[in-house]
Amino acid sequence: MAINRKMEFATDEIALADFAKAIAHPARIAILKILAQQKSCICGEIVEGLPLAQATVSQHLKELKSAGLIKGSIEGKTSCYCINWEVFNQFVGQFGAFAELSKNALCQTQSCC
Amino acid sequence: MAINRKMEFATDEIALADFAKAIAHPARIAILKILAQQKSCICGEIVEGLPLAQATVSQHLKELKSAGLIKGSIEGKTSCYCINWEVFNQFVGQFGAFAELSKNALCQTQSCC
DNA sequence: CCTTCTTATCGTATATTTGCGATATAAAAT
DNA sequence: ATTTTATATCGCAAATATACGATAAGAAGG
Repeated sequence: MAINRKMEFATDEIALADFAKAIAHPARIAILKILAQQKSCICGEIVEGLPLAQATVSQHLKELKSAGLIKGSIEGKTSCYCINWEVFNQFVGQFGAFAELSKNALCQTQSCC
Repeated sequence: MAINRKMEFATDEIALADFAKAIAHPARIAILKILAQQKSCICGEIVEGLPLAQATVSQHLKELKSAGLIKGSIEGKTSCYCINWEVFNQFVGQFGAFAELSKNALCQTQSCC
């Protein structure tokens, strides 16, 4: 009876969780790292840098793309992917905003637990 | 044949992915938000603020705890949880370091895709 | 047109996560 | 000592995610 209760949470909580889920896999972290270091990138190079089959890498790329974290287009024989920094930085900012809340927290300075 | 290839990735990639996974659920984001705003917290109050059964919330708390993101102790009838800001901020910092890589990225300024 | 090369999608097996009722545990209250 | 109250754990069903081989789609080169 694992009913999906996801939609009963606040929109911003769902959004942040979705972002986290998009990067919650070492392969996707590795892909982002590769893309961050390159000017632009072809999928083939990504496949070679990972211990996964081409089909699996393509699937991970699809997930990153549907999360909005990367953008890409097919250019002839190869497709070009790069990080959508606008989206990426926006989400990183959400974590920063989260940490802002800590100023109200007593546990920050005192150890109450 | 979904063999787990997790261990074939770099240690820091696995660590960052694990952190992301720990917060990759709206319930856990909601829990962290509640804890961040309170001085300290009892699990009971958390359960009331979420659309989930007590057993499920307890499980989410356990996951956050095993990820090191929260710390807590049972104090008599209730147990007290609070965010482990040291760990939390360390992981937020890893995202910041990630964004640092963007300086080498051409896609940051030009749209090559 | 046919072959080659690159990436995407499909189908499917397995693994992991989620959710909850039932139950255990343990301190507090009576 | 028994009951109440709060939280944790167990066991299972359902949902999702992961991985890959097979195959499709489509451009490039012959």
